[in-house]
Amino acid sequence: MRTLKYSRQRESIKEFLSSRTDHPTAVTIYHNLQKVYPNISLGTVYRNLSLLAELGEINRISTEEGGDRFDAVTAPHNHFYCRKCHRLLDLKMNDTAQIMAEASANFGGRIESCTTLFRGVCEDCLGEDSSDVKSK
Amino acid sequence: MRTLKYSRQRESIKEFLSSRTDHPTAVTIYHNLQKVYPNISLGTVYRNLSLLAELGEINRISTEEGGDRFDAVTAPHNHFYCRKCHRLLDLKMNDTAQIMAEASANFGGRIESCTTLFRGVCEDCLGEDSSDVKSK
DNA sequence: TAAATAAATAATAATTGTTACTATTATTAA
DNA sequence: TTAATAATAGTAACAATTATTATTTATTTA
Repeated sequence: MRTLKYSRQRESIKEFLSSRTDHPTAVTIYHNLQKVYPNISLGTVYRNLSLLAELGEINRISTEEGGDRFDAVTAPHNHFYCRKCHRLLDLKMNDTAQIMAEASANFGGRIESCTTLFRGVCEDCLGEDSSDVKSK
Repeated sequence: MRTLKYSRQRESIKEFLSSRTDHPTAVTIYHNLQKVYPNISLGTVYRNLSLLAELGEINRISTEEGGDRFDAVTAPHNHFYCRKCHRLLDLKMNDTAQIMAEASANFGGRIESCTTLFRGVCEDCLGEDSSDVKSK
């Protein structure tokens, strides 16, 4: 069995993620850590992000465009993806704990976190009816 | 403004997706359409999948590994991603409609579909405690 | 119905996000 | 403090996706 050894880079990645409420990409994390470790490697960032995600210490969020995003595990949260402008917005819900409970009822595994991805057209894009593609 | 023109390839992609209950990748769709159009291009599949997703006729599902997956828009459904074995399992829930309603309450845009991604450790992996990585 | 227009295609090249490799450095256990 | 081994930086390789281009096909207009 492989045992973990301490690495200050890995600690910094965790620490950086905990300080952010958004969902940075690996490259964003890389750029920020370069301020502390000028010659840190992007591979190191990717390797540690995967490792931390596997350990359940952070979440990996796959988005519909661009690269994966990461955050420190906190509360379940929800996203709205607009199929027009491709933005990923946060979406507040009152009753998220209930979703977890509901899901656990029919499931043998351990549910640790959840993210609901809503899809559709955002408020801004509903306003403009100038679509770039028109279906007849 | 760009107007759509009919394409039999695009129709077939939609039709194929409607016939499946799983979530095929672009490459799977490509291989299946090759039976009908022996020299269809993978680029054509990707282009039409993106277009159909933009029109809201199909869903693009980003997974934590491998490529994106697609399905015809039907009912909301839910996935469980195991951080040990990396499988993407389907997860049945009784009360999905309520999630949509709850979310719409605080949101100005139009919600068309949703997928909840649960994360954790699946039943099989909970059984084995032989983790490949051990944290101290 | 035929010619003009413009979108869609197949084939291929290029790009992007991520992982694998290798020689060196850092951490830990004895 | 030395031996064992994990982690690193730097770089090459990889897979999924997108862009490019010349050609074909669908639609519009005469």
